[in-house]
Amino acid sequence: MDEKNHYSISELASMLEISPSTIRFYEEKKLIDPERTSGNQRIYTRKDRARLKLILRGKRFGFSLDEIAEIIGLADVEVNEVSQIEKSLAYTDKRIAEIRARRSELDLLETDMIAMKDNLVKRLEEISAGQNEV
Amino acid sequence: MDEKNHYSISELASMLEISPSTIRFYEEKKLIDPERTSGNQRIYTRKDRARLKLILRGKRFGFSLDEIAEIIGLADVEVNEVSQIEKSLAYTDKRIAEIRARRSELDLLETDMIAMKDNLVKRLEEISAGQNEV
DNA sequence: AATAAAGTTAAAGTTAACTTTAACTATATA
DNA sequence: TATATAGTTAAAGTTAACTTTAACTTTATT
Repeated sequence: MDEKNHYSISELASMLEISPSTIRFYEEKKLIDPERTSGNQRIYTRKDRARLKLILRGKRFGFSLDEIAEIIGLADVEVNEVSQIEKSLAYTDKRIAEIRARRSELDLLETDMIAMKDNLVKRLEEISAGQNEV
Repeated sequence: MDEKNHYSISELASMLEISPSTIRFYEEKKLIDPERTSGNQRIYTRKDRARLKLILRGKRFGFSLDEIAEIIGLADVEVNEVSQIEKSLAYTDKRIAEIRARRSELDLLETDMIAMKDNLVKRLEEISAGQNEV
């Protein structure tokens, strides 16, 4: 039970290796909504930090901020309308399926990279073989 | 042994669900370099198509075109200098490690999405339970 | 209490990745 | 062979995702 529970914008920024203005930009885009101190400065909770990590993770997988906003929005649904929740549920299912598809794509990408590597290794071997023939 | 071996720009574009101008743009960025007909029109081989697929795949994983160019460049290295090949080899290893890191990130993303889903399911259950109490 | 460091907003600026446009050429079809 | 369809280049335009700037306020340090 160590670790802080609240962070200033620059603390959080350096933890996540992004700039404070990026964090403000995400707020402008409604991806986060931190509390404020009496003096109007932003305070971030662990939950805010988790959300930012999710945003950055989504980005690393090529999702746009708009898509990420949609995904995150699911956690925020205040609505208690069954139809709305069911709609969100269908959406999460679609996204989960997408993530699984990404995993097989990642396999393909890895295969391509390994093929490139093998190619380079082979080339090295050929060179040293040629060397011997001289 | 069916399937075509050569494609026009619009054929390839529709196969990959991108626009011809995107393909031309990638050429301008030196990511591909197709042959030309006598009348100067571009002809794409299966190899070109594979390369384009790799580009699109890289993009889906959040790589920039510059990074993709670097990765693709490895396949193009004409150089037979051992030191250069060794450098490229180190680079592929780094990228392969990165891909493996991405896989664990993908797991985290999936976990997050599943948590959201469970949350929605729970919410639905609460509503129908509440319903019964009325 | 003074001053430096960090935070605030609004607006303008930047860059990557395309897309559109315009003016022209090549190829396929009636 | 005419004409529609597809392709070509160069240049300008667009959008998402930030970054920078400027003028000001709050908080921390001496």
